[in-house]
Order: sequence, then structure tokens, then C-alpha cells
Amino acid sequence: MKAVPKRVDHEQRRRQIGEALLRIASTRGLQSATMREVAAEAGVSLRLVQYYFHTKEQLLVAALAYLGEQLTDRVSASIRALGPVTPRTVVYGTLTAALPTDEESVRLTRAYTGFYTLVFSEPELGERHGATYPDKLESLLAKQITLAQEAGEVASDVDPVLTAAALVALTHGLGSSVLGGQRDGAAALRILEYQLDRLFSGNRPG
Amino acid sequence: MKAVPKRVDHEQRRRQIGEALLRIASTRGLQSATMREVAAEAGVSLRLVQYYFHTKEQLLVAALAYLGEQLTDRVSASIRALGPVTPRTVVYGTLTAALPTDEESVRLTRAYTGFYTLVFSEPELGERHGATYPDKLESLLAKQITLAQEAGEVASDVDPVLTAAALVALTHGLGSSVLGGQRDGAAALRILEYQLDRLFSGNRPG
DNA sequence: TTTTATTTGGTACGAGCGTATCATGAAAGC
DNA sequence: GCTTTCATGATACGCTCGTACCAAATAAAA
Repeated sequence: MKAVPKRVDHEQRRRQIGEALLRIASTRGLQSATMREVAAEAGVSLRLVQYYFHTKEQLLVAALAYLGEQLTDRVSASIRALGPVTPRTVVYGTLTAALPTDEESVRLTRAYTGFYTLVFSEPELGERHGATYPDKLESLLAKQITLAQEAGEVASDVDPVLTAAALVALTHGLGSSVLGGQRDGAAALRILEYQLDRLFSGNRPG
Repeated sequence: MKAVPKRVDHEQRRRQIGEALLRIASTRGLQSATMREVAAEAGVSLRLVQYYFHTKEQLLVAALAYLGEQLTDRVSASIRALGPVTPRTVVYGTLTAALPTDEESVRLTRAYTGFYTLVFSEPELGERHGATYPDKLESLLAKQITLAQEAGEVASDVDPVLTAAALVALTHGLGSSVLGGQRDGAAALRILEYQLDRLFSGNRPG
């Protein structure tokens, strides 16, 4: 079967090629990520890309999976960096990690946006991958907000579900504005933190 | 020179073709709006599209202008529909009009998103058009929030600029989630109105 | 009516795309 | 050692894209 690869590690090769695609997607855009460009970026021949990914869609799906890994890695690292795990640090860490503030996050959000817009025109890709990231994010945040309410950190009259959805949408919108060149990452972070500070100020604003 | 067009009204023809492109952009996506597809959708020959728009970029720029008209028309209609012009109605009307809730707004936001993402990869188009819509929107909303503060409708300690930016980004993010099929327009509207209601509730939430 | 400029149609060209095909070197199994 | 399978390479095919070219109608001007 596939007991031991003969010469090279298949998974490593696939990853090498998939990451080349992500690199292109985050610099020249996903529509520039042709099979030939990916091959050149990965330093291999076109035939090799076809060998490991019989079709382009398979390549895209694999690259999207790799991107998902990097994204969740970054989020958990961001939460960890904020010290003890509390509802507040989870919410801050999760959302600020998704904002394109430094070089790595710009890369990730650019690539992610590319896939997101691709799904607009090719819905099969999203179904094949089942990428319901935002939904899980929202329910996670809603739970954290509820916990924060019980701890008195968030006013008791806020609706956790509606607020969590708004925060995710806000973060997404801010990310788009940064990628679109409307403002820089620091400004976006300021806007997001302002909203979070207002939310986590207990019963009174300010 | 071009005193009187001989047979047909040039501007009308250009509009006919431009709207055909918008129709394609809002259904099959902007990447499906090839010159041939636009010609077929407009019911004219490919040569005619080339005649009125020497290059595809000119066609895109013109269509973007038409889209802008329709967008501002919809916003002012939405404001007018909310009754007397107050800061509150202006803010509600502007933002809810930008949300894909009915068929028309879905069409508009789909087309708008197509152009927005196109600018990601072709920044020249945005520069050529100078489409700094969001910036103007934010300053307009910031001013309205300031007015609402003076009228006591909004808590005096909110930052109008940061809040306006957040509202625009929130609306954009919500629109994306609707277009991405994550929720429907009604749910997005509920989330937005919840935030607006909290903002316009004076000094206390609820 | 003849001329001329404007408006329309049909078609071809060159480039880039995803994909398929043919061919070859190198390791594994008998 | 020979054969079979895996891994890689070079190249070709069919398609679609934006654009360019050639030609024919038709309305305005003379």
C-alpha cells in the first residue's frame, strides 16, 4: 500500500507545494496562484505538482487546510501570550490574532481572504472542506462572554450571541479595511480594542 | 465633433452594457464578466462592447461608477424612508441600506464585493477611480454621532470617530457573512440593529 | 446621388490556463 | 540481474481570455 515512501516523504512534498501556493496567495493574490507559478515558487516542475495533486482543486483544498492550521496556531499562541486564560484574554487574543497587524498576520489574512472570496464563486470548495470557521468562532466567543458576565466583567444585559457575532464581523471588516489599504493594522487594532474595552468594562461604559 | 449622435444615444448604450456587467457580477461573479459574456448579457455583439469601451478596464471603471450611483441612490432612499432626517435615521438608514437584506441589496453588495476584491489584486483600478467610499462614510457617520451626542441620544463618552469606523467595519463584515451564506440578511440586520440600539440608548444600555 | 464618417458584425491572433501524454532515471522485489 | 513500481521531466492539447483586424451596412453631409 503506502507502507513507507520509497524516496521522498510525500507529506513533506505536499506541504512544500501547498505552502508555496499560500506564499503566492498572500503576495500576488490567489488568482495568480496558477499551477505553473506554484511549481516555480516551490522550486519543482509542473509535472510534480500534478503528481502530488491530481487536480488544482485538490491543491487548493490542501493549501486551505494548511492555512487553517497556521491560523489556529496563531490564535492559540496569541491567547497564551496574554497570560492566564480568562474569558477576557481568550476574546482579546482570538480577535486581535485575526487582525492583520504584523507581517505574519498580513500573510495569513491575505491568503484567507483569497480563499474566502474564491468560495463566493466556487461554493463547492467550501462544501468540500466544510470550512465553517466563523460559526465555531462565534459560539466560542459567546460562551466566553457568558462566562465574563458571570464574573461581572461584562454587563449582564448584553446578548452574548448577538455580541459575539458582531465582534467577529467587526474583526473581519476591520481586516478587510487594512488589506484594502484604508488604514494600517495599528489603527484597526485601536478600533477593535476600543470596542472590547467598552464591552469588558462591567456595567458602565468608559 | 460629437454634436449629436447619429443613430443611438452613446450614454444609453454604455449604460446598457455597463449594467449587463453588473448583472453578471452580482450573479455569476465578477470573474465571469468577460467581454463575451457581457456582450451576450447585453444582447449585443462583442465588437460593440469593444467599440464603446476600448479596453476592459474602461468597462470596469464605468460599471463601477454606475454601481456607485445605484448605491448612493439606495442609501438616500433608505434614509428618506425612515422619516424625518435626524442623526439616528441617517445612521440607521445608511448602514442598513448597505446590508444585503433584500434582492436589490444582495445584487448591489455582491457586485460591490466583486469590485472590492478585484482592487486587492489590481490596485490601479481603485486609484484610477479614487473610490474612497468607506472613508467618507466614516466621517459622515462620525459627524452624525457627534450630533446625536449633543442631542443626548448617545452617551457623551463614546468616541465618535472610533465608533463610526467600527460601525462601518461591522456592516461590511456582516455583509460578507451574508454573502458567504453564513447567515441570512434578517439575522445580520438583527445584529446590526442590536449594536445601533445600544449606541443610541443614551447613557444607559438596553 | 455621391461621399464620408459612424456604427455594427465576423473572425483571427497570441497568450495563459488546467490537464493529459510520452519518456526517463532510480529504487524495490523476485 | 531483471522487472516492476515510483518519482521526475519535457512537451502538447484544447480552451478561454482580451484584443486587433477586416469588412459591410447606414445615416449625415455635399
